[in-house]
Amino acid sequence: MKTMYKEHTLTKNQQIIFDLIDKSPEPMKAYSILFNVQKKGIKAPLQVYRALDKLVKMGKIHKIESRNAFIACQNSSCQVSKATAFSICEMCEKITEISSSSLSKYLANFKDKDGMKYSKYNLEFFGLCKKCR
Amino acid sequence: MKTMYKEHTLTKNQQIIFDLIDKSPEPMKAYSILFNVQKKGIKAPLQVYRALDKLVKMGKIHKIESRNAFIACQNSSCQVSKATAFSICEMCEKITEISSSSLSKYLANFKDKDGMKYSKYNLEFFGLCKKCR
DNA sequence: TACATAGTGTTATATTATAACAATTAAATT
DNA sequence: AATTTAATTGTTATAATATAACACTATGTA
Ligand SMILES: [Zn+2]
Ligand SMILES: [Zn+2]
Ligand SMILES: [Zn+2]
Ligand SMILES: [Zn+2]
Repeated sequence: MKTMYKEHTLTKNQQIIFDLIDKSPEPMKAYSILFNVQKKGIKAPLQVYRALDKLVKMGKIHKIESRNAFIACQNSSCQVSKATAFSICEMCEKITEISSSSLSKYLANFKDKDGMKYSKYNLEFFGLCKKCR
Repeated sequence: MKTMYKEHTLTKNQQIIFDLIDKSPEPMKAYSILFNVQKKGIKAPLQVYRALDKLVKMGKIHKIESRNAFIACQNSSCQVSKATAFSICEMCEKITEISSSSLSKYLANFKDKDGMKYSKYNLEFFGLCKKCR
């Protein structure tokens, strides 16, 4: 019989930081997060980075690697937290999570020349968004 | 009549830094590059970062965003310097540039839900390499 | 030559991220 | 409930990554 484990309930710091990122219209950087949560008692970078690490692992947020910024998952707690795709506007920096089953299928099934498959990936598309075209 | 512009000849600093990265068996980080070229007279981080910027723009090297590291283009001066794909071993950190025309075609033709196409992208696959499986 | 563009050298500083340690809280096992 | 195990927190210090600003030099173009 399988042991039951607790659901992923967020801890205090995790919840504070997730809420902030989740209601932000754009990805947030770690030190901007820090500045915004200082009034809630989170005073040190490490407290922020630790919460970010966990939230990323849970798939609640994703890191935009090319921007060192964090965005809440747009796919209602991404089942595919390990398989992320974003579009990034190079003009206004608008960043959107892409949710395309054909894309995720293609990438999950992609084999390199050694026949190797990868279930985990991060894809960042760059271009101009609708507004900026 | 079209004016002739000079070919992309590398400058002294660019050449020194490209040579170092090109002969490295693994991606190099900026400060490791700095350390290695100090005997050649390149003394400051900015000299390294400026050369890296230009080399990236030329497509001679690529940045592995999730690792903050730089690797020489494996595709004999990537025509597709704006469309890069890598596999990253999470055990030994072996990083390989993927050269797959079907992948690049698929991604270049991918349309998001607004019908938007992106000719520029960066894709990083994560998994275990042959050795580490 | 004159002008424009790109590259250099330098110092200082900004931004992003982790190490190390002690203490506390929450969860799982007995 | 008591034990013990794992996860989280708070804190200070420091490491690693990257850019600003300025004066100067080299190169390409007209
Ligand atoms: Zn997601
Ligand atoms: Zn835009
Ligand atoms: Zn390449
Ligand atoms: Zn490996």
